[in-house]
Amino acid sequence: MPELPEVETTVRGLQKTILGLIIKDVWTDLKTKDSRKHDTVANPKYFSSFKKEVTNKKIKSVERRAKNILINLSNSKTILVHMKMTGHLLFNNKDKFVHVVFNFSNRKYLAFSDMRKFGKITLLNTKTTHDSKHLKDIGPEPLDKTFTYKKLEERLRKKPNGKIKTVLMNQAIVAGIGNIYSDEILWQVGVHPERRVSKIKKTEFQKIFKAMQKILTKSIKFGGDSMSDYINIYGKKGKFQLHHQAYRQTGEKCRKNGCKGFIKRKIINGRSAHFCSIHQK
DNA sequence: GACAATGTTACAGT
DNA sequence: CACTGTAACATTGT
Repeated sequence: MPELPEVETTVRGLQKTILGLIIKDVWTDLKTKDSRKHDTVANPKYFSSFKKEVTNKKIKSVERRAKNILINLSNSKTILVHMKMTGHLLFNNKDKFVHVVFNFSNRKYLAFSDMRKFGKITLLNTKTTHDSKHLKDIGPEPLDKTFTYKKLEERLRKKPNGKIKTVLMNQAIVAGIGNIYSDEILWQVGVHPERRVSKIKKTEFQKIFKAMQKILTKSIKFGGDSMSDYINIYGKKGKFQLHHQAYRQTGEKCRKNGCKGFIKRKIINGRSAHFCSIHQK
């Protein structure tokens, strides 16, 4: 599901619903044997200590960093949730794939649903959350006030030989962009997804910067993208998928002013890219 | 049955 | 060592 606008939509929903609530109990049915998940609630041993730490704690604040949700608790601990491909958080709401539930003292609950079970929930010290291995190597937030086109150019140029789409999706370069928004941004600015960063002009970096902010902001306004299975904490779909120009528009006529092209699909570095056959160069 | 699916990361290869 | 591309994680929908 979730790239920056979807995670932001979820975080804003949580800020309206769970602040001040006290966690009374946590439940999960996850039982992984994958050693890479040793520090997540999917590991039963980790879960029992996690449960002890969060029980009877109050929700102080909720924030977003890249595609991660950070839930800060009254005991200076932070619950980090990464929804990966198919995860979502639901408030007082259930669906078929709920694998973790936080029960609050007012009898409401927060459910983590995750069809493919790729998601990650772990506990960190609030003070060092942003220096933890999960967040320390992530690039700047594209919607941060201090983010400028110059900064974006400087970040992207760290991968001169990389294909622009791949570099845009690299979380260490810039935070929060995935397959949907990289396709939409590049369609908007007319840059081919396979163009090498070193071949991109200054004016094009400026355009990429503007399109990035415009498209991400627009999607947040529409409540995120539910082309696949994203839903917000109330179980409702976002509407940005109704405004796609490239992503999963294969075979459609290009809707750029006066462009006679059509949208093609091609696998680039293992992910499907969608772009106009003519105006993206 | 075949194929594709929003993210991340370990690993193999150069 | 640094960088790059691929496979894997688990499951569903078309």
